[in-house]
Amino acid sequence: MDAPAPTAGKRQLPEIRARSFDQSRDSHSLIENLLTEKQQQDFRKIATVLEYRRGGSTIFAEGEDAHFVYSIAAGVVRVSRMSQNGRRQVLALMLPGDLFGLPDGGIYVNSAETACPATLYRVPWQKLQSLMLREPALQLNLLNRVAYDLREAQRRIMVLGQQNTRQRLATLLLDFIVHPAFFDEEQSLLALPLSRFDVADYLGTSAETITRGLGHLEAQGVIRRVDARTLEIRNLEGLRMLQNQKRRKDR
Amino acid sequence: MDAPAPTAGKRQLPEIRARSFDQSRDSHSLIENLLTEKQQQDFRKIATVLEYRRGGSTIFAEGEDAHFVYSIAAGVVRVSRMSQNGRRQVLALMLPGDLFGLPDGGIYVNSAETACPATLYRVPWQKLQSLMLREPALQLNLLNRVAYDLREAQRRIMVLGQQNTRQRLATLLLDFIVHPAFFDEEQSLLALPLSRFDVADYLGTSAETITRGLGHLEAQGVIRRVDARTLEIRNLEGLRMLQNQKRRKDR
DNA sequence: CGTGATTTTGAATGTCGTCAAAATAGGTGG
DNA sequence: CCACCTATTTTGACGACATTCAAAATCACG
Repeated sequence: MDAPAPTAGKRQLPEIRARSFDQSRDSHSLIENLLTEKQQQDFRKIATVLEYRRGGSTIFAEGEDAHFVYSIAAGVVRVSRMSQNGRRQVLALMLPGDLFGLPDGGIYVNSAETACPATLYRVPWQKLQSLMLREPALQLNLLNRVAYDLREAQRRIMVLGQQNTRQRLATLLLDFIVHPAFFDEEQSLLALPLSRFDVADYLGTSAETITRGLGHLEAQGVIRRVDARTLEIRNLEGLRMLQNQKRRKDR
Repeated sequence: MDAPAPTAGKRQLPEIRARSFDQSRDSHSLIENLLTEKQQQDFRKIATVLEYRRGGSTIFAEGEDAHFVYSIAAGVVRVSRMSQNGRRQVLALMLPGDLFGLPDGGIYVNSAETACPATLYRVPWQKLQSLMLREPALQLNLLNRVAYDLREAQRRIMVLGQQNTRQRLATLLLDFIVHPAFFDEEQSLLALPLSRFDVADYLGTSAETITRGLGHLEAQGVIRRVDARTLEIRNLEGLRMLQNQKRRKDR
């Protein structure tokens, strides 16, 4: 008698480990890229590194008081919301470099969970705000972040409004192919860090349909399923073509 | 050999009239509400009032250099983008009080057209920016605007990802029912200011499906079609129930 | 009152959600 | 390392829902 979590299957318990920011030296974070040396130092002083060992761990939940914002170092986070009919919609997938958890009127309006093992930077919102007061450049940065999120959301609207499931799937794959963390260009192997449920909830469809969609792409020779979450991309151009077709193939 | 405008039907030529802001005294604009007297005076100095006599007039187009931002006094504006397959997606419907046209890297990333006769306030982006430099409150205001648009976009994602056409239609109607400008509560009459094409492109479906969807709602006794664009709302609660049902009625 | 746009209706069929159940993968304790 | 339990993924069947093309009906406006 837990949460219904309709489309999502059961998930393991969270397991986290935290340490100070300075001890970690990771790759690229979008936040860092936009900050000066001085600002980065300030930022590190107030950031904590969180390591989530499992997918399915809750970072924060819809309706909670918002005390922190997060930035991703590694892994994938799904930002989602429950619809009234009890189904989950993943609003955005956060990849390394992304920022999420901006409060809205003091509370989180969405939930965030790890979709796979992930490493995050956590920053107290209060401290970030006072830091921004001293560093106007940071404030402008925030505006750019929100504007970026808006553009991404509009892109999702295009996808959900115009494409059928196979096309949405193609778009998703292409989004991940761009990220070297998930796509091995040498072998043309894509390591999908998401369950069928996560993909389904992101694309507004069901896990079964995702499976069948992948089967369809494989039948067309565009991809090959190595295992459930590993795909060989056999025809990248074909994937791109797919996106621009009509929603339905008639006659 | 004009633009293809696939889902949208032909539309009339634009017809505009401009006058200075001070000559008009209209109802509520979201911008005004958030500004002090002093700020409003400054704002009026740089605003121009535009009156569009027809629906289908282009306000600005995707890719153009962005020189102005707009606020709606009356009417409806559709903010849309063309997908590669040549279909139009309406990203947002702007109603009285809304602000739109924020540039993205100096250009408009979306198009904006009137969906029906409309009155707009136009403000030069340059001047608004320098005004914001002098009035930090205005700057914060801008952040709030973008944040608001993001929340709205996320709401659209929920709708497009979770609801079937009839449910989306119900959501659309409920959105308009909230606005006194379109809903006569006395007679329970809703004056839809949109063509079937506009509704279809907004909900990510086809005009035919919209017609059939309305037919379905009428058959259920939830609404009654007075004429193509006038609906009598017979069961508001029923409309709301509709939204939370499962996407598909099986067995 | 004619002309073009909008809306409606029909028919055919592709696509997808849902339920059910089998097959596979992953992890735990012996 | 295997047995076992559970979660994930796949497959099948069925019918609801939606897209598309076509054409008729209605509306709007000059």
